[in-house]
Amino acid sequence: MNKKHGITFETFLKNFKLHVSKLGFKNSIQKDYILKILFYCDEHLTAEQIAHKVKVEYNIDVGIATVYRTVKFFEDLNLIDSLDVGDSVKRYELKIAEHHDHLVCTSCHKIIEFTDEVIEEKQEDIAKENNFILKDHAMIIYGLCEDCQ
Amino acid sequence: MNKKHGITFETFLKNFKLHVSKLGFKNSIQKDYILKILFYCDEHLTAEQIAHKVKVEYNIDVGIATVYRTVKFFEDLNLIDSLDVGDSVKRYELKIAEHHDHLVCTSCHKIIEFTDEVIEEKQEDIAKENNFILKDHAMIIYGLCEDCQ
DNA sequence: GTCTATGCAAACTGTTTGCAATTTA
DNA sequence: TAAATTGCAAACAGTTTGCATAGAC
Repeated sequence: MNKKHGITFETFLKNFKLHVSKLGFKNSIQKDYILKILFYCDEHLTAEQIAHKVKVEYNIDVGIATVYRTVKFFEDLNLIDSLDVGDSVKRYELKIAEHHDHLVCTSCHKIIEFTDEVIEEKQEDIAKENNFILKDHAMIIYGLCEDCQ
Repeated sequence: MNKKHGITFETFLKNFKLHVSKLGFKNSIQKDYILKILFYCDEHLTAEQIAHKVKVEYNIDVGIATVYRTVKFFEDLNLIDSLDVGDSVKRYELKIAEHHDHLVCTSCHKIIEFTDEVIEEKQEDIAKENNFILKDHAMIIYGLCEDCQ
């Protein structure tokens, strides 16, 4: 069984489709395959990359406008996160893994994920101190990776 | 004396102009006034906002291309930081204050700055653990501010 | 059959670039 | 006067939108 994130894609897709129906929207193979790419991909993909991968890996044509619309649709459903690493291109990733932050190499643009309990807790404190209701956060550390030093 | 950041703008400008000369570049009133706007402004300004403020507050016309070029020039000099809060518009701010992070209201887009020692330290650790040479970081906490809850 | 989703191309936004004219040193 | 800077307009990249067609329910 091709499990990831502790669930098979088939199960995940079934739940997703049901959810879409219940909300009164319609399913499509485009949505399915964009979701599939995001499910199996470990990287943070741009809209162009998603369209390209759907074509190359599953031989399905998806217009770039559809990718943007679908990605926004997923975002509204709170299914994905979008991330701007500083180069003004949005990258997307599924939210089913646990929350993590990013370490970005300013030379080769490699992205490494990390989680830190202390930072997670501190954020709660900071939000509280400023009377904010915490919704989300993004932390990006910029540096030079081993290979680029 | 109109001091800010523990220094008058006149002194700051004089140092800046000297630095520019020493590097072999040329000074201009455009650079001066863009710097002045950034010096006195507490917010994080977009290129358009900078051009607008230079016009309104000092009645100096600056082409938008010049703002972008100047802002990049300042960035190369390590004088300013650029920040993308998630809406794909770059905002700029002078770096003379101590490093800080941002708390952004997802409803009214208010930006609150904060500093946290624990987080600063933790970042060093994380960079080290991943064999990164830390260069910079950006942390944005998203939430709902008091007024928008 | 109705209503949503898609694909295309055109529009749009923020940013960059080429070039001639201007300003600085 | 030589070199950097400016302003304009055109170019550009990523993203969004209008509209006619195709597909889902």
